[in-house]
Amino acid sequence: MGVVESNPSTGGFLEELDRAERREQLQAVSENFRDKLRIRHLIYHWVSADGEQYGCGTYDPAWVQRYIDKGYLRIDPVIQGCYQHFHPVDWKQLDWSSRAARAFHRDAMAHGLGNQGYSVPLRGPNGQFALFTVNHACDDDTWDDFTSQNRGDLILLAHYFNQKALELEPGRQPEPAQPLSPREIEAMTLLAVGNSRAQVAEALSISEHTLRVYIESARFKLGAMNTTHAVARALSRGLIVV
Amino acid sequence: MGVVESNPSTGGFLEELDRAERREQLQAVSENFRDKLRIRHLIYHWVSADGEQYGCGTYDPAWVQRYIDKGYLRIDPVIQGCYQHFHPVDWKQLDWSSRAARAFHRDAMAHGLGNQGYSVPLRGPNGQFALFTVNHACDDDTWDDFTSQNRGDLILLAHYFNQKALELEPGRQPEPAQPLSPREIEAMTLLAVGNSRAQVAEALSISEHTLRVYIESARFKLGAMNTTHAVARALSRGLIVV
DNA sequence: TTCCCCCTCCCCGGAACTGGCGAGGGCCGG
DNA sequence: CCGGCCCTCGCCAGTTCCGGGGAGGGGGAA
Repeated sequence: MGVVESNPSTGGFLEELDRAERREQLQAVSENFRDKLRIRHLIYHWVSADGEQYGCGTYDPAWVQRYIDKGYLRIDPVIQGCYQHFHPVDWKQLDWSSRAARAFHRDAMAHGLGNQGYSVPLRGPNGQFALFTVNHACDDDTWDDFTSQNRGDLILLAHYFNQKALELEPGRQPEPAQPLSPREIEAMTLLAVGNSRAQVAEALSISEHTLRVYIESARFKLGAMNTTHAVARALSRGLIVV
Repeated sequence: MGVVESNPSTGGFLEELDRAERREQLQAVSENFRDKLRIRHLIYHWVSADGEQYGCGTYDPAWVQRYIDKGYLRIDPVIQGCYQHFHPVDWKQLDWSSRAARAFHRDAMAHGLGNQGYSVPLRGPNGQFALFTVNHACDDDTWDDFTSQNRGDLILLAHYFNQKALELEPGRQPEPAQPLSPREIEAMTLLAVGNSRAQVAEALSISEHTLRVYIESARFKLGAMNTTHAVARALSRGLIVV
């Protein structure tokens, strides 16, 4: 419990101080677990392109900065791989064949990462997506033993970190996920799968003008600049599914 | 491993048979765990509005059918509550104040559910959302003891069920995602966050015509009908991150 | 009951997007 | 070394989308 738990919405000085303190605690926890598990690295971080980054772990800060600066988020095969899976992913299973991926891999090795990795995908409300990763340098068999023996603990550890992080960064979305109306959801979904406005209107058996009202309404609720933006937000917040 | 593991893409008779068999196994597993935990019910089910329902557990089939028929999916406070949380939710914490919710609660009690419940939200790729729930009839203190002692196991159990269910219903296997070029990724990302073509072109310091080539190329690679469709596909395949 | 949201329909002008045509240089793997 | 992919730029015409109005009926919540 924080010292200013009573009023989480002020965003004031004390709260910021408290948050910084709790961040440091979480950082210490990650180092602690790394040592207990006897691995080289242990990391938790959100996956999101916009500024609101958050992460903690034992990576070299220089590597973290480099990762951000060079936009490795868009190249890292771990991200893409985990995005398509529910269960944890061993880095060996991923596709490292592309040129950019190999260059990224070399760079990561050069910054102190081990050759073995195991990442747990985490998904939260509003389309939040995060990764919990353990990293080490060893041969394949040793690593496979480690991951299969600690799989359950790693999942629970991932949950622990994600929960702490969510508590730390409470209102990541200024708009508290205003729900879309059924019609709006239908409209956005049909747009997301490639229909034009005219097609959507026909599919919903409404006039194109009415459809436009839905799109505009959804765009407003989602704080989106245009239709593409609105569909992207609806998708990434889990409001629609394709 | 199933009897027709060798060819998962046929969708043929044998595979269907195998799947039915594995479903029954999972059903048996849920009854087994219910007895081990000494609780009244244990249930896993997807939450999705469209027809593709799936679930297994120990509820009375009559209650399940009633739940579907009466559209309780839309008023069940458990659904609403879990949608907004990452961590497991005790039913006591939920908002049962609306009239519809109270009627639902009475109906559930009448169909053999206990007064206590604890639900673990589960999120998978492509916006999949599922719940793993344990239910029992006892007083609050007993239930709180139970949940706090078994929290970790329940989370892992939830993961187990979700993973089995995902294996059972492979759904639409994402087509081998043809990779986008770095420039295409940048373009799609900037479009996804609300920039117009002109803005994207300026941000990338290229002419708008060049940008159009990227968009068209990405659209082609993704098999998309238009820009919105392309952005949606890139998002749901994890090729870009917003 | 009253208010608010949801659903439905309509006009218009300007801005943005789409499709099809063309061009050239650079870098990599076979 | 050649083919293929990536990056860059250009024009034109047609289609679609956007933003700003207005208007009415129905249903659920306070």
